[in-house]
Amino acid sequence: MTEPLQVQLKKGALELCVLALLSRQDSYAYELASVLARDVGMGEGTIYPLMRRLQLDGLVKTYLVESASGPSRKYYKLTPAGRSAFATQKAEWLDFVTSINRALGASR
Amino acid sequence: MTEPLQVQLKKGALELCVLALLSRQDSYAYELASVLARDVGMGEGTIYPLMRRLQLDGLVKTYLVESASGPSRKYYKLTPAGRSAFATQKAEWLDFVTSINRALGASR
DNA sequence: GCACAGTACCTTGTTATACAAGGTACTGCT
DNA sequence: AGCAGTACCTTGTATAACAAGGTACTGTGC
Repeated sequence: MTEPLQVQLKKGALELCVLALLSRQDSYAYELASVLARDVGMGEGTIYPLMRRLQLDGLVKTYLVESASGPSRKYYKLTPAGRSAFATQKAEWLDFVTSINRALGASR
Repeated sequence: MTEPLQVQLKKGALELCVLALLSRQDSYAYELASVLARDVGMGEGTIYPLMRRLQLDGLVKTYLVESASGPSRKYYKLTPAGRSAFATQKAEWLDFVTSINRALGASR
C-alpha cells in the first residue's frame, strides 16, 4: 500500500519516467514496470494502462521479440512524437519542480 | 485553461504549498489563492475545497478578522498536526523529486 | 504428469485531487 | 444604479495511479 501523498505526486510523472527510459533504450512493459517499481515505487499493474495510453497517443509503437524462454515480449519504441513529448514534458517537469520548491522556500 | 500535464503534476503538491505558506504566516483563502495562482499556476477556485479538506483533516483552524474594507476575512492557522504534516510532506516531496530526477537521468 | 513460482501480459472499477463553472455578498468608484 | 474588485463557497467533471483479478507460458522439483 503506497502512501496517499505519493500516489498523488506520481500523477503525470510516471509517463515522463517511461518516456525517459524509452528514450535511452527500447523495452518491454514488464521490464519497465520492474524498473519503475524499484526506482519510484510504482505499482506493477500500473504500467499496462499507461503504455496503452502512450500507444493511443501515438508516442510509442510496439513490436514483438522472441524470448529465450517464455512467450514473446512486446517491446515499445518511442516515435518522433514521443521524443518530442519527452523533451516538452521534461522541461515542464523542471519548471514545475522549480516553482514548487520556490513556493516551499527551498533553494535546491 | 492550464496544461493537462501541469494539472496532473500539481496533484498532491498544492496542499504542501499551502502548508508551507501557512507555516510562515497565517493567511486567508483569497490571498493564498492569489499567491498560488501567481507562483504555481493554481486555479483560483481550487483553494476553497482544498482549505476545507485541510480543516476537516485537522491541519488548520480558522478565525475571522475584520477587514479595513469589505467583509471580514476568514484566516487560517496551522495546528500542531498541520506543522507535523508539513514536515512530513516536505520530506516526501524532496524524496519524490530526487527519485524522479534520478529516473530521468538528471543530476540537479 | 502435476504443482508451483516466476515471467509476461492485460482489463477494470475505485479513489483522490485539480479544475472551473456557477453562485452570493460587500465596498468603493463612477 | 451599475460595475469592478474583493472574498467567500459548492459541485460535477476529468484524469491518472492503484490494485484486484485474470490468462498463459516455461522451468523446476517431486
